[in-house]
Amino acid sequence: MNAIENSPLTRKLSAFVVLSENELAVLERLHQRRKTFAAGIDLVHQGQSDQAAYVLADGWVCSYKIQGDGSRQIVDFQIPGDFLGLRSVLLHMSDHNIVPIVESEAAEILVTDLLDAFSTTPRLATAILWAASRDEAMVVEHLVGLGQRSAEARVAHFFLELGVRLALVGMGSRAGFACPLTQYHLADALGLSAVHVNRVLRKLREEGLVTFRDGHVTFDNYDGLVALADFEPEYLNHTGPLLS
Amino acid sequence: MNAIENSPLTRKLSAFVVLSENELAVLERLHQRRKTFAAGIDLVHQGQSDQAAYVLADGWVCSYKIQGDGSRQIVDFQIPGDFLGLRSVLLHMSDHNIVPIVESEAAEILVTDLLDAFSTTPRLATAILWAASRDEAMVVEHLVGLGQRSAEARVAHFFLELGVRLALVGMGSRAGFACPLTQYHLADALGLSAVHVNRVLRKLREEGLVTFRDGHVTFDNYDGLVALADFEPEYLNHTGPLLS
DNA sequence: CGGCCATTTGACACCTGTCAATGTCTGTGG
DNA sequence: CCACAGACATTGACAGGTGTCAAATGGCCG
Repeated sequence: MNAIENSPLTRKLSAFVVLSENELAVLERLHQRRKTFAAGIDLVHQGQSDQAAYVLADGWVCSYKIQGDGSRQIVDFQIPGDFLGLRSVLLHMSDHNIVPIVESEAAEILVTDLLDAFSTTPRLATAILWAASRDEAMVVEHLVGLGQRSAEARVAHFFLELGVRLALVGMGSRAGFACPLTQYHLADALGLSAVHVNRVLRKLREEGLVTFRDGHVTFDNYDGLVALADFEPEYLNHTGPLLS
Repeated sequence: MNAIENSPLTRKLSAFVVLSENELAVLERLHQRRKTFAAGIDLVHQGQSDQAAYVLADGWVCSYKIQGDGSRQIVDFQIPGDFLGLRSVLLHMSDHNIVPIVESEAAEILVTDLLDAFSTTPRLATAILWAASRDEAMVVEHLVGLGQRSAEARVAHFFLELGVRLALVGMGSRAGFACPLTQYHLADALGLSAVHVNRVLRKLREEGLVTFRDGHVTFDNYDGLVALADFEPEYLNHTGPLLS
């Protein structure tokens, strides 16, 4: 088994479609052009035009929008195997910022390569379309959480979703996962204050549901957490699209 | 000027790209197969597979998700010229519900017709991609509002965004627009209780900013409302994508 | 050692939700 | 024509979830 077969993107896409040797080779070609990005330095910012798209190979990244009053809303986190800026590259304009949370590695994707890959390996195109649609479904679910869930349920749901996503690329399980986020990241993503996030984390810990400490999330009572969060992961596990 | 040149979809797409006679004809072909849908009866529901896509020709529709506890989050409203279920049809599975708010007319779109249109008129494909991306940007902006804005700013922002969208298809202006929504719709969309929506509406009215009454939104002080909502409509007015 | 960042905790305020009641309008049926 | 029901809008009282302010603690790194 060579390296590419273990790449996060390959693992993710393989979860819903079996990829041929040829398709794996095309994926490998997309993974050339590795670049390293330092934590905290914007990779893309609002209004920037004509930037590239990437596949995250290693690290954690988040996309966010800044309001006029300075407050920040994190729209989504990206983990290895996720695309960065795919939509922006089609529009030649980004409407949000992207910043690495820890030092990260990403492979730059040329639009021409991507379009070539699409035309030569339609099943791969379908797989990537599926991944993009899953990302959109996650944004919608995030929106639902902000609109309808209590602070406790939001935090619980957040950890559960992240856990499933990480498990898909071999970085987590029902036991837990490593997580480099700060409580401020959670606050900005979940529409809460950092102080309140801290209170909620304490409550969840004391209730024996989940522990987030020292960069590690531990599921102490997975089923209980699922019940509290009303977590229904169908939107992450579509059995796959069938474009044609 | 024939009918199709005045259709909402045509008006919307024409806002950022000039369409040729041939492209207008293709659009017209997509507009065949008109169907009428009664208010309140789900057009698509969560988990349903293999349904069609539509272009809304007349009426108001909303897409929403229902939580386990019965609460409803409206993700987006669709107005004439908007697509319904475009993503679902690619995934062959819907992860949300779609329901007409008033009796509405929509033209069913066959996937084959759409793909044909894409291959024969690439500029039209680009235009439709742009429209889809704008929809996504609106969902992100909605998410930001739920996470960061106060109840008052949310309501203000909502009316302003809707106003711009409606103006694009000739159904509104800076003076106001006709709006068949109830305060319950606003509540479910903005993550507020209906009672609180009522309080906020009263405040905005008393402050001379905006009036929502008897199915009509009136902007009493447009600039003041923009300031209150921190409304930055760039995400609605991308100068257009340039795919290739 | 001395900052700096993240976390933690307490006190307090207030925005928003919940509950309840009333008002208004429309359509329906007697 | 009137009585009634139902949907939507409005208002008040009250509770509680969450934000804000402030301070203390602890870990890490220059």
